[in-house]
Amino acid sequence: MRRALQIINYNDDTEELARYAKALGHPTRIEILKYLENQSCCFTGDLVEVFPLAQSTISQHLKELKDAGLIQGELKPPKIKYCINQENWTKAKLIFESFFKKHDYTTAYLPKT
Amino acid sequence: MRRALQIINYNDDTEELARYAKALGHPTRIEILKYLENQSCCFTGDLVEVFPLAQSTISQHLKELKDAGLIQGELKPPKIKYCINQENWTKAKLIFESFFKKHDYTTAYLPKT
DNA sequence: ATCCCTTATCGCAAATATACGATTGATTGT
DNA sequence: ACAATCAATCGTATATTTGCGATAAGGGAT
Repeated sequence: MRRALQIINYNDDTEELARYAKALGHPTRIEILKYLENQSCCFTGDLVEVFPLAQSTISQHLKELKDAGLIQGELKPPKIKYCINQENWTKAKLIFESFFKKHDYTTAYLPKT
Repeated sequence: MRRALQIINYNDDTEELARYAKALGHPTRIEILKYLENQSCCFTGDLVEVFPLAQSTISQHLKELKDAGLIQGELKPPKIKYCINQENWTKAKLIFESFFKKHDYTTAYLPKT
């Protein structure tokens, strides 16, 4: 994405929240995660059968979820088993929680900036 | 965004979550919301002073937040007062909560599909 | 080494997103 | 009616995203 002429340095929490949110910002990726939540894990091929999308497209969405840290792949030759990345999942959960909580309890909000 | 040749109809919850997440998927918009949380409300001009971005850029981000339903504008001539849209904010909060909760309590997950 | 299965990556096209400056539009006050 | 103020929109440039088909890459089995 194009950056402002003057580079803006947001604090880490903001960047992290935006990164997770961006990864969740597509219905297909939400559905993939919901699928993973139910199955606990799955293979790329499973998703290709579930979604009317090309294999390369599914792979791309998985890559984005992986890059965001929300899922992780495990080699199970000849397939790859994808699972939710528990650690980051919890992290994301907490970041979203704290973000939304702030408005309820303003006094609990301690901004970094 | 380009759609698949075969149109995919995701369920409403998925679309809504993705819509909120997409709106949150940019650090500037996160910061705007944090600012709104602290100030409870603000004018566009306030933000233009806070962020090193052009007025048109700020306005565009506000539009996206408004389109997503997260904020609302109120005419306070000659300015426009922006506040968080309480109703949708709560809605978003709950949708995110339920999305992240699912993995903790699988049995509580009742998928529509 | 070769083949097979599975998934990732490449190359391309089209749509969206992000940013800016300039202009328009709306409203208040003179 | 006119000017001033503030925010939205337009036009433009560039970057990113989304999707596809085709190809490459990795690993096991023959």
